[in-house]
Amino acid sequence: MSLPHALLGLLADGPASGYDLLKRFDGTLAFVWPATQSQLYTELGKLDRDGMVEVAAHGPRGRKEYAITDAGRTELHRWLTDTEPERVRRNESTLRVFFLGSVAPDEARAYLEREAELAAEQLAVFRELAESVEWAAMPVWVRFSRVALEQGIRVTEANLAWARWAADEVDVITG
Amino acid sequence: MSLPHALLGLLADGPASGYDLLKRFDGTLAFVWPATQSQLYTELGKLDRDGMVEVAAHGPRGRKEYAITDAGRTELHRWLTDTEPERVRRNESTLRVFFLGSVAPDEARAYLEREAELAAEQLAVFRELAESVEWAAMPVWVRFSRVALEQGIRVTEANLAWARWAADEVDVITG
DNA sequence: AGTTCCATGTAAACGGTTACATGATTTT
DNA sequence: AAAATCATGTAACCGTTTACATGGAACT
Repeated sequence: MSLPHALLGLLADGPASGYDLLKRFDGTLAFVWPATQSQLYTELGKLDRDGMVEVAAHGPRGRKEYAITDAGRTELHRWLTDTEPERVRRNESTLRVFFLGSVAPDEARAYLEREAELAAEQLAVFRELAESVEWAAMPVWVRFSRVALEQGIRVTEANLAWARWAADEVDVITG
Repeated sequence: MSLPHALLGLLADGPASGYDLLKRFDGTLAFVWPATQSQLYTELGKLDRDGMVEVAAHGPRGRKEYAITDAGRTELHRWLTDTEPERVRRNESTLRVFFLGSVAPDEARAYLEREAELAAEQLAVFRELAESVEWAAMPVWVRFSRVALEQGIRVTEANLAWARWAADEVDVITG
């Protein structure tokens, strides 16, 4: 149940509408916590009822600009310092690896080679992003998103190296 | 919706009861795809109704031993070769990194240091597992679980190195 | 006789996804 | 005038989690 806190986290940096938040989600947070438009508006309504955010301004086309409240800031702080993140990572790609013995060796190898290919593409996207921004000039919250991006880069590098190794390992296992 | 296929994957290696499958889940697959007892029994019922598995034997205490059917094997193969895994990885630990600018520098550093500590513990568990089994003597499906474990090791190593770097980076950012 | 383990199931609630629905404003 | 963009909301469905419920068999 991280979505409400993710929204509080974004609003901590300044007021925004549901529409604004959706766009900010799609760019960065979606890599680690996707959210749909539907979910987002529903959650903003709940946060409003709970006093975590408030409608600070009404704009054209029914636009509602939300601002975080003191209670919301307190809750965000509590979440970040007093609670433990859920560490289970559902990973369908890796789940499949357990069952690669059920298919022919060349099919298993093909699967792992495709994983390697996709990891390489992902890595290129991350690296491009890392190089296309002048992070040092950015506000603090953007610089922390660079820290998160660095994790994406390092983990994807490890994943790429693993997938290449694993593709070769198929021959070792199936002899 | 990987659970049914995970069950088919386990049953492809031999018949088992819901209880057996639950234990095998908890040991290994749970790292990448956790499932509860409740969910597992419900899903086995569905797979049975859909003709993917069948009750091969009845044991004591109402034990039902399920076996994969030909239709189930076909579906497992289709899943592994003709469909793409869902690649979105929800990751609450990393989500929080985006918002570390909302807390004091020492709180941000504490968060990342704890991440490093946990990664180190996780890594020790994985390495112990890797060294405590004679993989070469094991059946094919077990040797593929060693391949999955290798991913856990490599990704956790990358994560550990990242978390240590990130903890230092807090001072650079908030300097 | 009591405890532990084996073994299966149902029901309620929750979070997330997909689909539907509407309409105002701005740009071309 | 038409198309694109801004903007919000609801409803149905599905997968997952938590809690409840039951009882037989083996071990001490």
